[in-house]
Amino acid sequence: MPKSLSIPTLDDVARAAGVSTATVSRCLNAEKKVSENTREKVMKAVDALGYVPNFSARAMAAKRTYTIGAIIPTMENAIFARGLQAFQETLHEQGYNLLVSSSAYRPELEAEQIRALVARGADGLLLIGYEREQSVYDYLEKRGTPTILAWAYQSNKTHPSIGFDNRASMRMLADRVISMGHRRIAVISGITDGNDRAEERLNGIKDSWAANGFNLDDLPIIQTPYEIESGGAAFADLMAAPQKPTVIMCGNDVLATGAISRAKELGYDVPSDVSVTGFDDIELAKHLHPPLTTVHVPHGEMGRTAAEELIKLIDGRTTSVRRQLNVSIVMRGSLARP
Amino acid sequence: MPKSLSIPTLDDVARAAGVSTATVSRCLNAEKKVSENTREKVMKAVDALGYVPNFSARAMAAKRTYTIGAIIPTMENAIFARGLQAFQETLHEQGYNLLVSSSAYRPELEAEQIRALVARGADGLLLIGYEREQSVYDYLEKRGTPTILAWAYQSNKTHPSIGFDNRASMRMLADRVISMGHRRIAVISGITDGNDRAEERLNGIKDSWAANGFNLDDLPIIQTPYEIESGGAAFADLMAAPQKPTVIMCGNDVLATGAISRAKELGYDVPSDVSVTGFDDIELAKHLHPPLTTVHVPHGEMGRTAAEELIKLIDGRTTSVRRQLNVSIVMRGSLARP
DNA sequence: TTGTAGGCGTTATCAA
DNA sequence: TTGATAACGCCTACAA
Repeated sequence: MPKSLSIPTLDDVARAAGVSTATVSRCLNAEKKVSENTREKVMKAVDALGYVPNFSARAMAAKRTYTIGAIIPTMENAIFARGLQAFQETLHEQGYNLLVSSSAYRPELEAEQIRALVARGADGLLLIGYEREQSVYDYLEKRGTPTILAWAYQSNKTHPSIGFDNRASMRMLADRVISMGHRRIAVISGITDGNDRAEERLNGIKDSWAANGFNLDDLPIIQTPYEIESGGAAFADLMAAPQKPTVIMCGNDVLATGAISRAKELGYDVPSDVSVTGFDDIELAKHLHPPLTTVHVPHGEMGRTAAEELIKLIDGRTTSVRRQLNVSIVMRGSLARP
Repeated sequence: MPKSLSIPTLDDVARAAGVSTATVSRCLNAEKKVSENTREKVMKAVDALGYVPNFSARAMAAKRTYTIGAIIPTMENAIFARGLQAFQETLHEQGYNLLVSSSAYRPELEAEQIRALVARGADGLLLIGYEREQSVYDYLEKRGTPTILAWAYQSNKTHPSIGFDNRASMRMLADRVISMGHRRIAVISGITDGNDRAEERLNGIKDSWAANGFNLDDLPIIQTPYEIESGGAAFADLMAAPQKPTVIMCGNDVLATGAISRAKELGYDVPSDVSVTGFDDIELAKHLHPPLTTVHVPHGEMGRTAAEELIKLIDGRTTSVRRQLNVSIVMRGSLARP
């Protein structure tokens, strides 16, 4: 008789090993509850048949998937890569799998993907930032799916979250910029609509600007997508003003990359003609010319901590987490006195 | 009585709508086979309860998940981002979901993730390149999981694949470099072990070098991971040789980015002191200074086509695909005559 | 330590 | 057009 071409099931293994399906199941799951003798028989049958447990069946029976879902706004640039990497590694150590999808910064897509992940039985979820419809939070609550928010921390919000204060961080950088003597600042912000991190960062600059006694009307701001290209375009626009800025503060390093690149094309020297700052400290930042002054975010720590806390939440070992991480300003060549 | 806190099932919906579960199921799946009247009742019940079908149960019963798995070597840099984006968009249009995981360029991890994805009931798989253990292919074949390989095309391989000829493409670039008069070429390659794309690209350079009558012993080569940092380090090493190269050809744009960055730090002018080339044409490439001469890969087309063909494979509308896409050389400022 | 058997939430076949 | 009902593959009391 030819070897069966169909996919082996628990039943097949049980039959091959001459035991019941319950015993096979125990071998695969419960470490202890089976004798060394039968365990061997079973394991031999398992890899003779190349048996792999059917995930769906397991999920249905056990009501647990050891799967975590993460939805990030984009995979296009490196912003979330490092943090997610750490998140997934920590998860993996603890026996969890990670499912990632990207929402392309579109709230309705995010909502759809949340539903999909929950329907797939994700034991927990990682989402970026706070801003989403209340109905989404309600849904999650109703389903009882533990969720943790990352990449943002706002002291006035109560949802489990691990991140940093985008607003305060950017304000710190702006304070620094102003203290260096800059009085003509222009801003290239990400699109704030639907993106609380972008909005908070922008607010941070405004806070500083106002606190230093300047008029918000004198603060040119362009909002544009987080792409190199659009950062460059915004830079060109900003420098076309009659009163050129002495520094351009960007909402993240991707925009800053575009700004610096375009500066060179237009013949401006950074920082002697105009300074540029970023946010995130992606790997590329220190390799730009000049190297980029930016806000360093502890992505690895954030991802790791998020994983640990999410698992605690799932296991019921804790009911909530709110952790604020410290960022730091990295002074590099792209920022100088005016 | 308080609103039920448990998750609604097909049963709940059926009861609420006063029909059988079969009917509800039909409403949700088969477009036609239900009267307008009952369909309305059912749909009302569905969103009154906030019902979402349980994915695992559905997968078990239907033996189909409308899920595609993709395993890419890394999410750290933008190499695969654009292609994957197109892949996922096309999938989405056709009603499929995409599950992505990254193998960190580690074959054993890839194998593990393939098993996980298959166990999850993925209807099909996208993998990068050809090189993996035969046992992996055997496993896939045995399970009957349609799989398509992308980012590579070798005419002597028979597996369904959509990509480009890494070797011929790189050779084309090398021919061009040599025809411009370069006689001292050095290479920064990715790690070729376990990475056929990297190996093919390196071979492409060797092909050209040998075909032009030069000795392979006179071709300095450094293999290093695809990171900006290591590209920079390799550049420094190569330029420390007594006979400095007039051009450094890099295995991809990430390495080239590192090389150009380091060149500036070391005071070399690109291209007048040394030319640099890349491969992939990532977004950043044209924003480097000088802009990077590289091989443009049609990532979008590749992702889109891969999705279409994979679905055909799944539906049984075709049994195999082998498609070679054309690349082109993008001449930019980083390459000049010696 | 091991086996029996019920149930998890769907889909699909077959009657009605 | 609808409704029973049998799978689907696994886990887990409960019994032995």
